[in-house]
This record gives sequence, C-alpha cells and structure tokens, in this order.
Amino acid sequence: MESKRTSPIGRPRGFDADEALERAVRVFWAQGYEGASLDDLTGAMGITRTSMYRAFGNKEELFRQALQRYTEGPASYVARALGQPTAREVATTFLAGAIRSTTQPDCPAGCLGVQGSLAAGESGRRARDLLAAWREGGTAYLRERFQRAVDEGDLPVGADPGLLARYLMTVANGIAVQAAGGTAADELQLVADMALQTWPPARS
Amino acid sequence: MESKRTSPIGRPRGFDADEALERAVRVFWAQGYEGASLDDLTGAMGITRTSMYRAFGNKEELFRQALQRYTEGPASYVARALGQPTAREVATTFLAGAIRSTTQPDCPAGCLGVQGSLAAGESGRRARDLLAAWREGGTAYLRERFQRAVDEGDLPVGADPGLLARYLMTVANGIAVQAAGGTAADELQLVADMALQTWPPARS
DNA sequence: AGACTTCGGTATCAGTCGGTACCGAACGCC
DNA sequence: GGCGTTCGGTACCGACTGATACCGAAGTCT
Repeated sequence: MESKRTSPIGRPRGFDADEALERAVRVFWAQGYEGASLDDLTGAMGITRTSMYRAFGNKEELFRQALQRYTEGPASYVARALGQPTAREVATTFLAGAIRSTTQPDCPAGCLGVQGSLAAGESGRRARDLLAAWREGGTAYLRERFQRAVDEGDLPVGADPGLLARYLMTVANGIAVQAAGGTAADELQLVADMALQTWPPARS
Repeated sequence: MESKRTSPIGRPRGFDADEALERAVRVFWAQGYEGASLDDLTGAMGITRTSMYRAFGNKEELFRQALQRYTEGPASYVARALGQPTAREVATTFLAGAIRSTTQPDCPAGCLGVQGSLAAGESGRRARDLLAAWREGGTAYLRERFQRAVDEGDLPVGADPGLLARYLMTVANGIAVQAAGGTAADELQLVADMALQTWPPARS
C-alpha cells in the first residue's frame, strides 16, 4: 500500500512555504512576537493573510514554526557545540556561535529566543512561555552534555553540570542583549574569553 | 521676587502622581512597552486616560518617567554598587543587586531595562532605543568607575576598564533574562560567584 | 469532460490600539 | 461671589489588530 502521492490533490500553492517561513523568522527576530503585525509578516513573506492562515494556521502557530526554523538555522550552533569532543570545546563553541549568530550583518541583531518575547501582554503570553521553555531546553541540553563530561572524566568530579550549563546560558543570553543593543562581535568575543577563564580544567 | 506658589492654581489633581507612576512601572516591567496597553496602565494606576495624558503627556513620556523611577527605585543598586570602595566590591555588589532586583518576590521577574523593549515594531522603536541607551549608560558608569580604580591602583595597570564593564553588564543582563524565565535567586547567585572568579586581583 | 479539492484575492468582521474633543465639577485668586 | 484655570469623566476618533466568509481560479483524480 503506497499512500504517498506524487503531488497533493487540489490547486498547488503558489509560493515557497520554506522561504516564506524564513522571511517570517526575520520579522519575528527583529520585531518580536507582539511587535510583528500580520501585515508586517505577510508583507515580508510576499503572501496574503489568507495564504498565511491556510499554510501556517495562525500567528502563534507561525511563530512556533518560525522558532523551530530558527533553531535549525541561525541557532544550529547549539547542536554543533553539543557535539564537540570536550566540555571546554562545547563551551567555547557555544559562546562563539552565540556571538556569531547575534551579530550576523545580514540578520537582525540579537537572539530570537530572547527578544522574541521576554515580557508581553495577554496576547503574547503563550509566545513568551514558549521561548522561556526553549531557553530552558537549551540549558538542559548543556547540563546533560556536561554531566556526560563528568562521567567520562572530561570534567573534574566536583564540577556541577547544572551550574556550568546555567552559567553558559546566562553569558550567552547576556551576549544576546548586548548584541541587540549594538555591541560589536569582537568586543563580545573578549567578554566570552573572559567568561571562559573560570572554566574548570580538563582532568588529565 | 517669589514665584513659588503654595499650591498651583486650578483644581488640584485627585490622585498621587508618584504612586500612579510606581504602578505604571510595574505594568511596563511585567508586560513591556508595547505589551502594556493604555487600559492596562490606567487600570493599574487607578486613573482615567484623560488624567494620565494630562499628568504624563503620552504613553512614551510615561514610559520615560517610569524608567527614571525604576532607575531610582528597583535599579538603585547600580548607583550603590558604583559607590563601593574597591573595584571588586563594585562588581560583587552590582551582580548581587541585579539578582535581588530581578527576583524580588513582590515585583515582576527580570529587568525593566532589558525586557521593557528589546525588539519592537515601529511604535516601540523609540522605547527600544531609549532602553539600549539606558543600558549603555550603565556600562559607561561602570567603565568610568573601573578606570578610576586603575588610576587609584585598585586594579592592575593592565586591566581593561571597558572590558570589565562590558563583562559585568553582560552577565547582569544574562541574569535578567534568566530571572525573567523563572530561575531562582540562589541559583543565579552561584552563577554570579562563578562569573566573579575571573575578576582581576587587587594590587597589594 | 466533469467532479472534487485546494489556493489566493477581496472584502469584511468585531475588537482594540493610542489619542482627544468636549463639558461639568472643583479649586485658588481677586 | 465671580472669574480663571485645571481636573476628571464620557464619548468618540481613525487606524490598526488578528482572523474569516466568500468566491472565482487552478489544479488532480476518475
């Protein structure tokens, strides 16, 4: 039984949903969830409100999918960092990726996961909570990675994986705020270097 | 020539403008500039739109005054930190104050200067820029203080006051984001302690 | 060819946004 | 008391918010 169709029935959509989503990411990134109106979004996506609602459901769902897209794109440095062989390399790669992503010249400054919705009115509460969970998820990934590092003997037995993860995420979020305010990448790299000076030494 | 009046002419206002402003601070703090509607604000302030406009000008001006009030109130820890006798005490007091202020149980979590408006649509752009300048001003104060510390011999001659200031502000802003996400004060204090381990030693 | 399904555009919805005109009420000054 | 001024409340403004109903167009399937 092959249920896969060569093409879905009915009129095919006349735009590239992937590219439209990517445009939406930029708008949410630059203006936040509440600050991005449907006109802003559909204008940048190059489609009408009707097409957006049919393809993505509603504004909140569009934001959800935009966040996922952001995770796989601009924020893919997180997964890349987690894959580094040592805890120290995880940390340095993570912060370097955060700096690079938040100061990319052809992208909005800052981090969608931070400035997308930190404080919000009633209408943006769901988006705010979604982002808080997203950030907390990142912290959890780091914690698990550092726990593994302790287990593997890559970090001292006394090291606290939860604290190291929280510390890194705190610095990264601070970097995102700085970047949103216009601080340059090279200056942020000096900050990251300083933050990494306290990193526990690898066990020999 | 005494131009001072015992009381201004005309009908006196029937509410405490200071207390109303303090209520407005809470709303902006919790919901951000764009997320706080006039109904939210005036409802919390206990006054009508008309009274608000007469007393404060408009929403943007109200936000300006709320930010100033916030600076003198919840964010007064900055000035207190700057007055500490040594650079190290400035740093520890600054971060401790940031943690305390962003996790106060009877106040919104986080920092108004960060979550008030990080990313915004057209209507909130002025507020966003105002807050960016506010944060940059805090960094400048720290830099001047650390420059003085270098001059006074309190910090090593090789220390970079600008980097130290940026570093501290980055960690503090990161703490604010963590606090907005619900991270507890004691956990943030551990992060601050770790961040301060790299602090340059005082010259003996 | 004709049935069926989806797409995209227009036009519109009720609700909310920030901001104001208007007016009677309440006060200080003379 | 009368005048001038400010206050506070109602009622309203045009613009915009997110979200839909409707309908012809454009496809696939039998």
